[in-house]
Amino acid sequence: MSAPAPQSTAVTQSAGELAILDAAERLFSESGYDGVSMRRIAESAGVSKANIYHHFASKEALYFAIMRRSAMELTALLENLAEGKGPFQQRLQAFAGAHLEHLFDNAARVRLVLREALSGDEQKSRTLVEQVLGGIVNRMVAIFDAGQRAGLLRDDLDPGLCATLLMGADLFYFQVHGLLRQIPEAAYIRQPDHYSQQMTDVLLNGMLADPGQGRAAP
Amino acid sequence: MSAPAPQSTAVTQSAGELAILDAAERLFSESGYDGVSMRRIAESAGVSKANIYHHFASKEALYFAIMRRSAMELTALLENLAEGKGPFQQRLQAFAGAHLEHLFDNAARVRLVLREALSGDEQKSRTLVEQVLGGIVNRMVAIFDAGQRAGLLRDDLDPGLCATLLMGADLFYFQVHGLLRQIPEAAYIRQPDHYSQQMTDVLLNGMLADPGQGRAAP
DNA sequence: GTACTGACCGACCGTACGGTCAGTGGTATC
DNA sequence: GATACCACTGACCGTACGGTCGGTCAGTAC
Repeated sequence: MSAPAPQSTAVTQSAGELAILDAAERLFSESGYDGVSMRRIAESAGVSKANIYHHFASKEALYFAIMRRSAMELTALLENLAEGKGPFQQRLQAFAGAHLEHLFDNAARVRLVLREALSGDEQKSRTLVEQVLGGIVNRMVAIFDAGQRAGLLRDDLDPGLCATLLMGADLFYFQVHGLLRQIPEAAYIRQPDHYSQQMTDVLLNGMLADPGQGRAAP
Repeated sequence: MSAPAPQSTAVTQSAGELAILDAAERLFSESGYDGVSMRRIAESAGVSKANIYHHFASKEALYFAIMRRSAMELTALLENLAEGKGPFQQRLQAFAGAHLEHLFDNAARVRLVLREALSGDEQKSRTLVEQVLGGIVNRMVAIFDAGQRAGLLRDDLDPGLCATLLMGADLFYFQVHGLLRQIPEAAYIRQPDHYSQQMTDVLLNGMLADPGQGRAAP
């Protein structure tokens, strides 16, 4: 399942431009827009500051370019999430697990997009939802919808709520797993797959019309 | 278990100092540390920039003072969360609902503390966990623990995980409720109490040893 | 009246910011 | 050999930053 060779939008990119994009993506995701200076990006990328302005019109343009690239690559990654075999329960469990794994594998990218999405700016969040989150939510809603029609999902639940809860549990864990380590009572939740397994267990158990058949041992 | 009256550190505060603290809390919560200048804070508070330096040694000192105040007030607020009457299920439902309500009532404060907690700095997050989150998590873990000993909670679940999931669902909703409005499939989740009710319904249904008796109608 | 305090201000400092520009060196085209 | 193009640079610009300083002024204790 190899990616279909990057050939979109950017026709050709010099080594310098790629270095700029990579450095900026990392720095912006660590410190936010205001916390990063063009000088720092230039240093980190090993190019001159003026060179950045040769490739990008402004700091804002560079930021948007990175947001676009990050969102696209994130979307592509999440589009390819495995849904697993078997019906419903295993599909969801696999989906949630793969989703969480991809979040961690692309931490810088995710943090960047997440930071922007949560900034409070309505237009920004709308764009990002359309480009990144929307597709994933749609797929999960479709899975839940099918499950409900098949009588597997409680019929008093909204598929949208179920999708939000499952995705939210993954995203929340991604955000706070560094913090959870500080809470002794939650310290045991170290490995993402442990958490993912128990979390989906609880959620599915609460959502399914006839749960209990696939409960994981602790 | 009332709080011991706020008399610590700050003996007396002039009107100007309070205006500075209030303005800074609002601005920092909106734009983050690097996104706010001392000039903007001074303007917003209606004082001179030099006056800020009369009360606070530096920008960082002002920021810490606000973090401390916000964390303290947030802790005090959350300490007083009602747990509700009746056993377990209703207590948790009331607790989660009140928790979410307090998050929204103190949005600026919560955003500020949350931003800091999720910044990735290990020491910062440890301090905040100890000062703010720790107490709440402990109370919830205690509730779940008691429920498990009484045979109400599934005995294959960790009380810490349950507490994390319930608090996480609230915090996640607080973070993304502006974003959810952009997702058509989740657009129905407008009122926090609707969400809180359905969310706790699913979670409790998934966690309880013998669920179904308190299920809310859609 | 004098001495002192603390809240407060306008003007200023050095620095780092985002951004500009004339120019350089390599390479392909004619 | 001249031309054109392109990635790239060092030096520079105006501005806004965090922070400092000398000083004003009302209140108050003696």
